[in-house]
Amino acid sequence: MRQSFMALLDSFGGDAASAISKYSTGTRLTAARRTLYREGEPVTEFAQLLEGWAFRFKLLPDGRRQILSIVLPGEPIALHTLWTDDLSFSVQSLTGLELRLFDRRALIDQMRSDGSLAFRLGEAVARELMLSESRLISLGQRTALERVARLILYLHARLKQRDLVEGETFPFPLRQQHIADALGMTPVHVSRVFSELRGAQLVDRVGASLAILDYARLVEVAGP
Amino acid sequence: MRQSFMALLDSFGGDAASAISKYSTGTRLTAARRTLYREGEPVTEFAQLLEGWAFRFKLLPDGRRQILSIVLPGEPIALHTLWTDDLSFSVQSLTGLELRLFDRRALIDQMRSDGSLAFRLGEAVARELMLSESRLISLGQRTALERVARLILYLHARLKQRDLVEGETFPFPLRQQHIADALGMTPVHVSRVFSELRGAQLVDRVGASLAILDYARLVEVAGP
DNA sequence: CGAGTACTTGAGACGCCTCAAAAAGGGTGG
DNA sequence: CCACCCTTTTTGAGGCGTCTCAAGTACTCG
Repeated sequence: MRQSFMALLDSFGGDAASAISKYSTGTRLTAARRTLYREGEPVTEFAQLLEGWAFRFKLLPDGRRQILSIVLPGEPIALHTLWTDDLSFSVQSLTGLELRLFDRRALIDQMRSDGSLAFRLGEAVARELMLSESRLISLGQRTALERVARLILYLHARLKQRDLVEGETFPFPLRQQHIADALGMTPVHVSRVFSELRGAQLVDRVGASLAILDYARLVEVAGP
Repeated sequence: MRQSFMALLDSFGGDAASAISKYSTGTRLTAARRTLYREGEPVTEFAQLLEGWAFRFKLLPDGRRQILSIVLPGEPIALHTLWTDDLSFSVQSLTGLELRLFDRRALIDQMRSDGSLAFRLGEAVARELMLSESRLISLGQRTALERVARLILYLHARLKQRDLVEGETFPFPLRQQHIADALGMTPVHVSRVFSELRGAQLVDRVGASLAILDYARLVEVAGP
């Protein structure tokens, strides 16, 4: 039951993360609500999130925004920028961040000569692809209620893995606009769905945190 | 204008394809409408499509189906199965297929020792990820009409690249049910959208082929 | 405490869905 | 080469889920 939400986690587990640690060039702090990278810019660095939440997104010329992924503590901002020189998306911070920076050039050069490193990073990208495809299923097939429930369960599982869940409560810096843009809904409807989940005593918002009150029933709501 | 639909193509161009050619173990023919691989099975082989169309999909327990990608001639069925031992999706043929098979084990072993190979295959997976994310934008933000128009333009661009477009007409073995399952719609609505495109003289169905009658206006319909 | 931001709630509209039945294709065997 | 059957597509009618617009309420932070 809890399994399905754990299956795809840890796309950048100890293995890949430790393999690149020697290429770290230091860390950087960033404030909340900053645009870290902008679509179309050349990729100049490779970064892993140590603290805080960020998200990757793409803006359509008419203003529509799709959030591609939410980046949680421990995760690389976007692994696949190791293979491309132009950014195809933008990145914003939700909270204050601490980033670990890497020497991107050196990492790329090393990959070319070190099959084991390139393989492990390729594996992590392959996992990202599977995650992206599971989001595709949500957007293509699931109802708004299912999508919201799954997003909550996914975040919970990811954070639990990093030991960032207390009881069943975890920090939740997303505005409803973010959830809307991640799940292809309007903020108004996100609000109604949250009301429904709250009314059914499945979750609760406590300040900037979210509590899962009934895990089993939330999984049911999340659908097959 | 035509650019935007070309940008993400060729995820398995000459580079990666030729790098692995020496691991080919031969070819295999498969009939139309066969299930080649089933979700949950162990991955036993790695294959590239030489001829014909196939698609990767995932079935939810209640019968909903999401098509994850359509595999066209020249493309690997699923590159990221080089990094995982369990299939997270199923694959069916749309037409008769010719597959080139590879020695998956040898390829993986070689990647671990040959950084250049692992890097190039990683690059191809990174491109797949970008493609998957562009589908995410379609499903999350675009209207049914835009999605269908973009799918047509995407297939057209991919096939043109392989020189499989005559004039602006190309083979089109997809049933409307497939389009529906790829784009998160019902077949009934796909039919109505196609009527609209046909009525506006943008495309036409000729037997099992599709013709683009007015490329520029189809691009407009495809949205920003 | 005030001002801005986020959230909630209501009412009405619209896009897409469901169900159903008819029409059009497309193979196949006689 | 036609007649038949099965699959696919089309069309219609009505319903539901989600959107839009708008106004009111509740936070949050300086």
